[in-house]
Amino acid sequence: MEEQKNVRRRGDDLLESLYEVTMKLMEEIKPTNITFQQIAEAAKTSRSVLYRRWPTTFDLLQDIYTYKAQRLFDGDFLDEMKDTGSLRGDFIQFLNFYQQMYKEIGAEVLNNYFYLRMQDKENNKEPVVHTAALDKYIRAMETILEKAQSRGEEVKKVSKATLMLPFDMIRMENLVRPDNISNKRLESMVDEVLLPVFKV
Amino acid sequence: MEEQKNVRRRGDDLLESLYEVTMKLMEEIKPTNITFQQIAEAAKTSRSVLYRRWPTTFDLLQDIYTYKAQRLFDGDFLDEMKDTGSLRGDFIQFLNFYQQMYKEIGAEVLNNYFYLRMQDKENNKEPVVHTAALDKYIRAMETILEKAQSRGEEVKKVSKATLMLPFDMIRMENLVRPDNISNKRLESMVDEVLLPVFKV
DNA sequence: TGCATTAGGATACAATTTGTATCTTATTAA
DNA sequence: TTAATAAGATACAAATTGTATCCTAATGCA
Repeated sequence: MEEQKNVRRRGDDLLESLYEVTMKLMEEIKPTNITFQQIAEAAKTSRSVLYRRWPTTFDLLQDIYTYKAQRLFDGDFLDEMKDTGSLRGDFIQFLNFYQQMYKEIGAEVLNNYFYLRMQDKENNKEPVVHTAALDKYIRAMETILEKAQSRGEEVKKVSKATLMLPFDMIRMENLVRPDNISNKRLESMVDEVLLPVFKV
Repeated sequence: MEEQKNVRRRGDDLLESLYEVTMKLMEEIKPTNITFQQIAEAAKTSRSVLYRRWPTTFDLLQDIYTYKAQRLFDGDFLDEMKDTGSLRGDFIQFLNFYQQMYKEIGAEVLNNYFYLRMQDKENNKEPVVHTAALDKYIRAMETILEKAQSRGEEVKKVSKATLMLPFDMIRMENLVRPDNISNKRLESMVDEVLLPVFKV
């Protein structure tokens, strides 16, 4: 017997509320063990609402993290990049932007997003968010390297996979050593890795 | 009404069977949606057996992937490393070993392992596997670099975090671009990244 | 303003799953 | 050989699932 549910919301309001409630529930209950029943109760809505949208909790989780990641990548933080006058400075700024991005939405969101995407590879859902973010990233990297060139700092020609190195490194740090990302660490990533790799 | 279950196994036999069955089930059913009922039936055993060991499916999954990762890192593949005569050759051999490791057990195992560890960070379980593997790795890297030194190939002094780069890169490749790891890619990782980073 | 459409919410129901408890019995170790 | 151990069967109430049907508030369009 489901009690009176009095809040009545529609569309995005409802959706965001469901996302929030689910995220909050996951602070106590592990994603593997969460149920639609619990979510419906906590969100003060009916299970029908959930089943109309998602066949299983897994699909709900996928949507949650895709939504969060989308908002993240849609941000225009890269537009705010300035020419710092040196490749080193540009790299540090670049890493700082991405690190900021991880901090704002939380490393867990991004890590979960990437993980759930991977679990679903057989379904081959369109990785819209992912590719959009990658395009943005690649363009930013190319700009940085071109500016260095025109500034007189000679730059190496690298493969596309290697061009992903800064992005990969930030991701790895947030996945494996999330508590350990200081400004000093970002600088050492630039001085010990990025500059030797990209600068002649 | 549970039907007659005739297979009777104990200890590790039983445990490994449960792991295998669960892994196999997960090829069809997402980890979030799997049930003890299904596992017990597929494994031809009783739910009691499962509940005695794990309170929830999440805990079972954690044990599965920890076990798999453990077996992986326990391997003595690093002992088989030869002196190839050059830092470049040693790096390529080194990456090849780790890549082999990922292939044998499957990249998904390690990815799941890291994911479940992340989800459990508040519990702060001892990351036994992780640190043991790291020690092994660090020692191998130091050996490689020392050999290069004594060979006359000058080597840079880097931070401990940067010393993780080869390991991180293999992990990242398997996480993000698992279908794309050719010998050629491994060589480009050495030529475009590792040598510029570690060699003077 | 009024009316049709849309979508949230309540309820019901059978089937499945959960968590726990109790009992039997094959296997192990002493 | 016997006692301890652990696997397996069964039962049961509570919770969850998946689906279907009905009601009604909000929306949009004429």
